[in-house]
Amino acid sequence: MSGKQPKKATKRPIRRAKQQRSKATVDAIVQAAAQILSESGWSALNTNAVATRAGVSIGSLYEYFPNKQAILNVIIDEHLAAGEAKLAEGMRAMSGVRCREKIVEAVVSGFVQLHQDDPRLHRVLSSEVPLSFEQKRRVAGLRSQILSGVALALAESGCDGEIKATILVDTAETLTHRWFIDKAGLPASTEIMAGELSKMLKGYLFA
Amino acid sequence: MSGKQPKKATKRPIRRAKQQRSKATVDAIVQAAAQILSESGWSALNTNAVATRAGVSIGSLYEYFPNKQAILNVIIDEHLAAGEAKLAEGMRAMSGVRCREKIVEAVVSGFVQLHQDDPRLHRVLSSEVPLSFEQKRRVAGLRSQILSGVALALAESGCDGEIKATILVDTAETLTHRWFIDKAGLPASTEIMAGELSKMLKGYLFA
Amino acid sequence: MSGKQPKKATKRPIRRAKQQRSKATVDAIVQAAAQILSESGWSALNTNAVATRAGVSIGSLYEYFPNKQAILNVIIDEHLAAGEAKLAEGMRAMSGVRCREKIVEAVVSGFVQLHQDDPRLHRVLSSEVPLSFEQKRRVAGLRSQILSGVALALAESGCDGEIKATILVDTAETLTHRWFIDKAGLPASTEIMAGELSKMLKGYLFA
Amino acid sequence: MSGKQPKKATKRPIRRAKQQRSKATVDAIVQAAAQILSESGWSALNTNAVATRAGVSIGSLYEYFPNKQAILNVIIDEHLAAGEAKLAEGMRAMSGVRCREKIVEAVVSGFVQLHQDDPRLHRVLSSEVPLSFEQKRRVAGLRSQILSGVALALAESGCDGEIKATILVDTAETLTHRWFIDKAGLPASTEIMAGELSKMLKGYLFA
DNA sequence: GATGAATGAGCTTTCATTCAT
DNA sequence: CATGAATGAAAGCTCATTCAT
Repeated sequence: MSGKQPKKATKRPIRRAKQQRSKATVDAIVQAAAQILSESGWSALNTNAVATRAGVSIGSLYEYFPNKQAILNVIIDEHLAAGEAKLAEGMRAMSGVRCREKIVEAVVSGFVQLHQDDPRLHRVLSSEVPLSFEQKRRVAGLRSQILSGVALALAESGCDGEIKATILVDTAETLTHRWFIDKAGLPASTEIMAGELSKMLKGYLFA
Repeated sequence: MSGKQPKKATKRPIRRAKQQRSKATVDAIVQAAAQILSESGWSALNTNAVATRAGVSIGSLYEYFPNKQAILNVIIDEHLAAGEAKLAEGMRAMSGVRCREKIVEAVVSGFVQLHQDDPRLHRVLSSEVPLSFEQKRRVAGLRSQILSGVALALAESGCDGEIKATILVDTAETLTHRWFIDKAGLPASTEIMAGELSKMLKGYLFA
Repeated sequence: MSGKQPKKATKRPIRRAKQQRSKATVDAIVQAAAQILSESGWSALNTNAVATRAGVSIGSLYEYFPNKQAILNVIIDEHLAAGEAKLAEGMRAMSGVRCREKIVEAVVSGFVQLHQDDPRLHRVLSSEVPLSFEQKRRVAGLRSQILSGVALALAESGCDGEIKATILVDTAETLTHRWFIDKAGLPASTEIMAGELSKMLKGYLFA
Repeated sequence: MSGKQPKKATKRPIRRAKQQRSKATVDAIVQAAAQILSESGWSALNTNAVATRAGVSIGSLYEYFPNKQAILNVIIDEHLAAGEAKLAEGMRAMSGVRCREKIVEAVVSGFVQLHQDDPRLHRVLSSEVPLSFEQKRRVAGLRSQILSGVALALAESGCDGEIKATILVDTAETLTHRWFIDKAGLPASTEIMAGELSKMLKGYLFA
């Protein structure tokens, strides 16, 4: 969303992490970056901080990643892949379902699960961090897949179906997003809130 | 959420903008900053760009603001003040209202209005820009005021009332936020979507 | 000749040196860079060294030049412009000349003058420093202009004329180049050597 | 000429390459470095690239060479030795020769041969690469040996002989150098050009 | 001996901030 | 008060060299 995108392709082929030690280093770097992102946000993410936190020299960091953005890309891509996996799973779960109420529950619980891992990281990735065009496309693709899947499952079609699916999906996504970021501000547990959310959505969809 | 907070308090007492010229300069700077923020995001906001866009020298900028954050603070504070004003107005509007449906409509239309001015700026301020502790407190305060006001208006009390108010307010806020940022992705106009949103909320609250 | 070329265009318009102080700074930077180049070669040219030698902060350097290459470009371009000017002047001097011996003398004295300023800098620029495509084209253009001018002046045409012109020009250029770089190794002054050179060329051309 | 010279003497006595394997490894490294130098120039020569191209690990490279400069030194020294050998051979060839024209031809053909192997490498070594003081001395020694040999062969002595020898040698060297680097820019084959060169030199020396 | 992961000094560049004019 | 030249800390990245395995 904000700012510069990477510029140059890898000059020398970045070392492939075949050995254990290498793998550990790569993981340490990615984890360190994810932690910094989660704890302090995008603006605090700099390669020296990542290397230090990973317990690795700056040189080693650049042994495995061609530039700062590449580290971020791994995190983003893993995050997107996890989302896509959860989505695929949720779709499968929905596919055989008659009961439309189950569908709502599946969508809500899908988004709840999506945020459960590391909501702070999720927030940073989805609002602070600049995404590449390709990454934006993947995000958009994810959303539209969910939307059409939901519309299909609801056996609704046409503009009206799209509107309902949009309401369902966007409400579930934005509310879980908000709630998991600031659980402290809630009057009840996220489980209870999710229950209310489901109730509201069912009422809207099947009135 | 993200990163560096200002470090040093004002060194020399920044001139109070009593004079016309001063006022105009300050306004030009703040507007320039807001425009850059809105158009290009937080990462593009640098003091030289602000000064240039404001038609002011960098030296003058620092004559009126002790540091970059101070400019941002004015923008944030104005934004918050505007939100608080709309809130107060909404509260007043709701206070005499019996009809609970009107309350939902008031809340939804309140958030719609809040985003109508400059949704891009709103997005940047609420997700990219690092807020100070104080500012976060104000945001939280705003939200809790709305929540309690709504709970009161709904004549609901206790935990249940809080939950309902939270659902109402958070749904209205996050959905309008999302929709105004990406109108292109919607299956219908924001007006229609807001209508659906109201319908859903009413169904939930008065079932 | 060797290596990386600049990549990105100027992001913000580099300050135009209108004021005295600015002009002095720009000059100091260019001179410092030229001195380092002349004394220690391309490999010793780094922006910190240039800034330090210029008595300027690194920030100021980047106030006036978008990147390291830009400083070099000024030096190269000035050097090429000087060469082109000398060439044009030499051409004019030759144009009315009947006496073919004068032509040889003009060419030799032209190259002598070209190297007299700063032969070490000339050497570094013509062999160590990586030139852009455009700069290489200018160099090639300079040479071919001289060649055709000389061929014309000698009233020689066809392959034979080209060969003679090439011998004349290349001998004059490479020998002056070599001699001015290492005057100490010569058995006689550069003036005397240039005289011998002229003698040899005349003998060859008018045998 | 340009920049950094090696700093530290060998720390541990580098293994004498007595063993076959060692010899092969050393050769592979030196050849790889020479290839890179020839193809891509001094700026592209880095130890990792050399090791990779030599099919050797970076660790092994440092097993056989104390530092980057040492590899370069081998290349330079071999190049100088080859030059010295050709020189010695040429001197021997000239020693019995009465005919002074043969001497010119011997010098010219000597330099032609010197450049025929790998003119690109020759160019890089003689202009881009930083030479140590010792290496510069060797280069100077080579040249003065040639000069005195030629002066002797020409049966010329005193300042005049030196001047003539200098003209002969320097012209032959710099022109062949120039022509072999950029054959494409020549109006005729290097053989023909060399013939013209000889003609010119003979005319000068025996006028 | 061989390997390649790891190191860190050093280089380029940016931008918030200061201060002489 | 206004100006804009100057500053320098800090961030991204490279590559010669070391060292644990």
